[in-house]
Amino acid sequence: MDAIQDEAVGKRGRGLDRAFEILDFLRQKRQALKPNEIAAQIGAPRSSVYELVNLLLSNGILEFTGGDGRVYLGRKLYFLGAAYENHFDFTRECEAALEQLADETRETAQFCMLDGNKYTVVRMREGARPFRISTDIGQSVPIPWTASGRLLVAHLSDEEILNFIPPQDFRLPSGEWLDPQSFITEVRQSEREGFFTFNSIVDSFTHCFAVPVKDEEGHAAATLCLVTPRDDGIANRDRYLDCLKKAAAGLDHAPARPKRG
Amino acid sequence: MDAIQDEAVGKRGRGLDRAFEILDFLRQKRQALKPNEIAAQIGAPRSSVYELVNLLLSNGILEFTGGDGRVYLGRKLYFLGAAYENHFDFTRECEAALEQLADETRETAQFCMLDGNKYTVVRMREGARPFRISTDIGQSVPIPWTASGRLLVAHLSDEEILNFIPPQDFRLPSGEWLDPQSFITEVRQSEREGFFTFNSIVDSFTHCFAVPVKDEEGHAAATLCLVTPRDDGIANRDRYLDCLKKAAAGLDHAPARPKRG
DNA sequence: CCCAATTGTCCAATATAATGTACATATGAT
DNA sequence: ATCATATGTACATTATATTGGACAATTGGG
Repeated sequence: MDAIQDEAVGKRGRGLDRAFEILDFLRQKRQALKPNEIAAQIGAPRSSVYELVNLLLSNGILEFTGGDGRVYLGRKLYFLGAAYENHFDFTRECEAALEQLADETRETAQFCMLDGNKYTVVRMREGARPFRISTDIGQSVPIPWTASGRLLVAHLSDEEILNFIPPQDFRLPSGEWLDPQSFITEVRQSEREGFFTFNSIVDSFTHCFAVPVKDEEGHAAATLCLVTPRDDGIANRDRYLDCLKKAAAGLDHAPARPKRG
Repeated sequence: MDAIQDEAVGKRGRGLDRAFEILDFLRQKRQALKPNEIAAQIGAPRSSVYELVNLLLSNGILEFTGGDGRVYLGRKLYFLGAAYENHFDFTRECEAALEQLADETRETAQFCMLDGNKYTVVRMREGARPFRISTDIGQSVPIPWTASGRLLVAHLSDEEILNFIPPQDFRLPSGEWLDPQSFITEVRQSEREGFFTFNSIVDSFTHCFAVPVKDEEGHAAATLCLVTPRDDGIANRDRYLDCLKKAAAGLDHAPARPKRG
């Protein structure tokens, strides 16, 4: 692995940052872990992790679950997340849009956003086909791997994009490298056209459609996507794009609009 | 000992605790605030709050919103909360139960839990009546003020209950004091009967129904409630209780059951 | 039985984070 | 113009949080 030595040795981590590193790690793993395991896997001092885990437990940010002293994300985080969701009131409209898409296309429909400098699926409706294509919700995925990724960085300048996306994220699961300049070209193309579609570059059997959901500044605050079998996607391309654009139009400006003025 | 000393002067706050104090405060306020305002209102040093706010901003835990440098809970919290919700997969069933209750009763239906030592409404469906009764979601309310509160502490011993609930929470909005022993009696009664109903003690026109949603240890992990006009509630008491019990039965064991073993 | 790995607790040392204070800027009232 | 208030930044000081390492307790081989 080419994980560059982050810091000169001897430097101390900041408690707060480490705490959120722990939370993010648990989210990634999607399972309860022992403090010891956490320490080992994120490469932090054991004593620090124990200290932080205990602090977070007493705040309700973490909870014991799964037995053997394993901990996972806690109820307090759920409450805080619900408050965010409530403030930027997009959930209701979002679910409705996914519902509509699922009805009209029978394909897997997703609502996606950036999580820091990664792409993540926030909500999903699985398709009604015999063989469903689905993704894990909440997993962090390199931006260049996804159709939505093009749209989500389109408001940045070329230089900002390259600074924003970690260089190693241009390495595809196959091991091949995606040329950053080609990626930028696709970003600009998606910006002009108002959508992006392609045969997925992370597998060999899906076709992906993505359209932006705009905030009031005109940036892509999120995307709506369809993930389809390749032949279906290509056969229904125009209709699917229409469905997506229609659904996204209903969401535009919603994600960033506070509920009460 | 009754929580007096806590802070001998000159004691420093811990960054992590202060950080979550800020987050909780923003959740309570339900609006974006300037760092300066936060510092003033939670009584923390301005420089510390600025430092922490900047750290939290750079982690995506807070976000600029509302202009003028105001900050509010950030997207990262939403993701973490979604991971919790996904792990303890109760949301789907919960929404379905509320839907069902709303259909059957036309009254306001709520899903409630403890947030630390307070009561909070997690999800709600407003009733279909001309005059709707509703509550703010996510607000922290003293446990003794609510019907659900009786059920949510029923797994504790008398002594544990009195230690758990802050003494001042027995003071009702009217200024009257609720006798802790009467409260305990009602807790034990609710435990025996498997529900609690009363004319709300925080207003003069509602009747409240609450039934427990049990986790696998048999404790009330949450409650389902109906909030109704007094005459409706009393007239339909038996039917409403049946609806609640039926809905809760469908949820039992769900809240604490991880999705994947 | 012995050894190694895993897990958790405890504690002293010191790098640094939290804080008080001073400073800079803008706004609005008088 | 002057003063008061609100807001954000910069920095030195020192109380303390982070950390390495010692010390159990437990487990599972071999």
